[in-house]
Amino acid sequence: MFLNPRLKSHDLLFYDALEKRSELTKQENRRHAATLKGFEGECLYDEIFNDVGHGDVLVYRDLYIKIGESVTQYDALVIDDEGIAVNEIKNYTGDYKVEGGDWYRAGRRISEDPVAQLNRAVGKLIGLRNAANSSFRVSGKLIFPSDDFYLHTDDNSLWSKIVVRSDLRRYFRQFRGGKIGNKSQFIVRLLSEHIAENPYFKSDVDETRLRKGVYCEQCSSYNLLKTRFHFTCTECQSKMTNETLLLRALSDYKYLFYGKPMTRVSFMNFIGHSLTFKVVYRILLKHCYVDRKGKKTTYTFKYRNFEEAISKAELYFKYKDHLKG
DNA sequence: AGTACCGTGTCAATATGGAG
DNA sequence: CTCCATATTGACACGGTACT
Repeated sequence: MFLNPRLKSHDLLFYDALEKRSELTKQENRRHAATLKGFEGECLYDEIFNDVGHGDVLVYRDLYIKIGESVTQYDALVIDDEGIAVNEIKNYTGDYKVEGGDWYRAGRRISEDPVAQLNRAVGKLIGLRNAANSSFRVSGKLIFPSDDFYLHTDDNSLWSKIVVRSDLRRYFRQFRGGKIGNKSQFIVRLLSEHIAENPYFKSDVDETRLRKGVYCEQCSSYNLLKTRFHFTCTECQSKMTNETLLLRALSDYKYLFYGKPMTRVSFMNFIGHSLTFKVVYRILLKHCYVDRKGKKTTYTFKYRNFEEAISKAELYFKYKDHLKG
């Protein structure tokens, strides 16, 4: 049973927004692609786990756990009465080689050490367990969900630490018949008491490089015609409500200037004054928490991101989007 | 006190979506 | 298709706050 949803990371949402509003540098493009690939690997993991079934275990996904002064990120934690299995998901593709403990791809040493990462993640949980004077088991596996991943190694002990795609279903099936009782409840409570926010994520882009305005949901074009209630894209003829495009802009703003308070003036500037202040103001009241400070009133987007905002069932929009294609 | 914003309210007009 | 209810808009107005 999945305990929480799999969500795009802050980094991915940041690059998604930045890509829509500026030219990415080569390095940003690489970071974006790597982040997206990682997320796709996690989704693939979820998909296969769903298919095999996870009714006999509890699964946490994308968790940041604060232990002592440090925060550790976990892609997936599989919990039953036996203990916790840490699954570190690596969406590697292509030929990899491990020699003398070092990882190579296409002959080049890669920048991360998956085994060390896994050991560190497992060690942190063992520390948490010991501090709680408990006795459950903490194990760990490196999961490679891509069917295009090949590993060659001189170290046969490595295979016990990894699960490749062809073994993944069998690995998940091992969790069948697991018990979810008091011990599991204890572990979940222990973990939930230490859940933290992503402490590494900071963003503060140079405003001048950003394209101001609102853009088409369908094709990302900024060439939009304003009509009452809607914008119509001149490229793909999609028709979108003011509210949809403003929610997208609010979501972009949140991740491009993460943690920085947003004023109405700065947001109006962000969208290039493509709508009148009153329309924007009403949207802000509807979708933001308002911190009234006289002239310096700030607004905080209520939702995690755009997708969450439009999926909220309690929201009702009279006017609809008409996306083409 | 004066100024420049910012926030809030009212209300007629109307494009839209859905019902008939 | 036509018609109707109404959510949203835009104009106009007013009160409040921060700063000089």
